[in-house]
Amino acid sequence: MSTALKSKKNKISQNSIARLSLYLRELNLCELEHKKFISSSELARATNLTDSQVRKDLSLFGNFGVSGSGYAVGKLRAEVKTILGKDKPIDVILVGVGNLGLALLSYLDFQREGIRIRTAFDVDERKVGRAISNVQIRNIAEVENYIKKEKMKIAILAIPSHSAQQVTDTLVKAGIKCILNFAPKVLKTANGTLIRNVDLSREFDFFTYFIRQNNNA
Amino acid sequence: MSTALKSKKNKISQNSIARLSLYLRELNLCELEHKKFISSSELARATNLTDSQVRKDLSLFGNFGVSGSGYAVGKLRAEVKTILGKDKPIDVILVGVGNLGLALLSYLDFQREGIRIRTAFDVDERKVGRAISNVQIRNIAEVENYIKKEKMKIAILAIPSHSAQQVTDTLVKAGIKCILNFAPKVLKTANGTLIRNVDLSREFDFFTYFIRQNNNA
DNA sequence: AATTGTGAAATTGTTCACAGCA
DNA sequence: TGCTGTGAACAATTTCACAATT
Repeated sequence: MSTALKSKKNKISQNSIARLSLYLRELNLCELEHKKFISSSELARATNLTDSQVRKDLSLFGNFGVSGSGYAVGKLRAEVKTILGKDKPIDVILVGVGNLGLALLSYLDFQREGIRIRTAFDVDERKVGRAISNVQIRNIAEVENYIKKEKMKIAILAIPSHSAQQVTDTLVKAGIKCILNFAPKVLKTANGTLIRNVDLSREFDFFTYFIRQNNNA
Repeated sequence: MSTALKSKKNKISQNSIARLSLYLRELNLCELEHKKFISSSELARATNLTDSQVRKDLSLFGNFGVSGSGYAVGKLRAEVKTILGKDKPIDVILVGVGNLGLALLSYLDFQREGIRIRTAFDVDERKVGRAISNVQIRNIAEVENYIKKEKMKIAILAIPSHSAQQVTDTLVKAGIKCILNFAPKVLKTANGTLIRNVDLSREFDFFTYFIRQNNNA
């Protein structure tokens, strides 16, 4: 196995994965520019991190570097892609076709990253049956069957808070393992489900706190 | 000063602020239900955290609790609102009125949270002059003057990666201190600027890694 | 009796610094 | 010589556990 985890007790954190994802983005740029090697400090500069952080992260997954030269772009890129599971397209469903859902349906970066919104669901009968950016909108009542039949594992949740928990329960029961949640609501699920929250209003709380701090400083 | 920082060397991390923001959301619900007191363990349950975490976080900012009873909802809510700077409306500008920018202009949760998009900017002449959800779209060329004149401190950046760094430089030069960045790009700024990234494609990297892990487990 | 606030302990994450390799 | 990989040092964060308080 080429991306064999080294048998040490170093823990792979979600932060390491987040950073790998940044490294991959930089490696993609290097590939475009036909750059053959990149050092940990170059990777660090591109990602606003430190060189030792880069080396630690990469060393969790293997010995990818070449002493004296750095990392071979092509090889490292392939390894990181495999680690992150980006060597194949990623199939997801979208639940909720409001303003945000609509925007996500035409979000070009998803295609670029191999993320395919296979179908969408909504409660609004006027939307059901239509297609946006070639994605069919179905009745939410069909979501459970669809997930089971198509073995979907990932869902984007872009619905109002008040129904978020109930819909989550349905999705998880049907087999969804990962949810990207846009509702401003803490979702409860059993272990074995991964939830990532995109909580736009909350982001501004950092800002207002930060600005107030600096004004009083 | 009611929210006086206690003079201890305990550090207030961005994570504490993120959690305060969750507590506030729960406190808002309590207020609606006319609940008078809430304990650290109730707050913990609502936010998927631990009771000691809740107490530690709150104790960074003051002694808000009452031994034996918990926290007075009304008082704590007011304190946390002040800490987070949510006692006044928050004025922001939007840069980039593509699909995502459009969705943000009609995102109702912003209004609910007191976040006001004061105006928007785009390069596309066909959009300039129009108004969406009562927000005027202006030519990007005017952004620097607008920021200076209106003393804007917070910007939402919803433009393509390739121009993200250049536009960021302009915004920061004009006086912007906080940027909510939707471009899949690591932005470089001098210290004193706070950048928060909403990186939608990257969220899926967690998912595919997680799914692969569980399949091999 | 119940619950806070908080030092101390445990855990997790980051940086340092350098041996070893190409 | 230049750069990786990594143990050890350091720093930050979380959890524990209990005295103090109402």
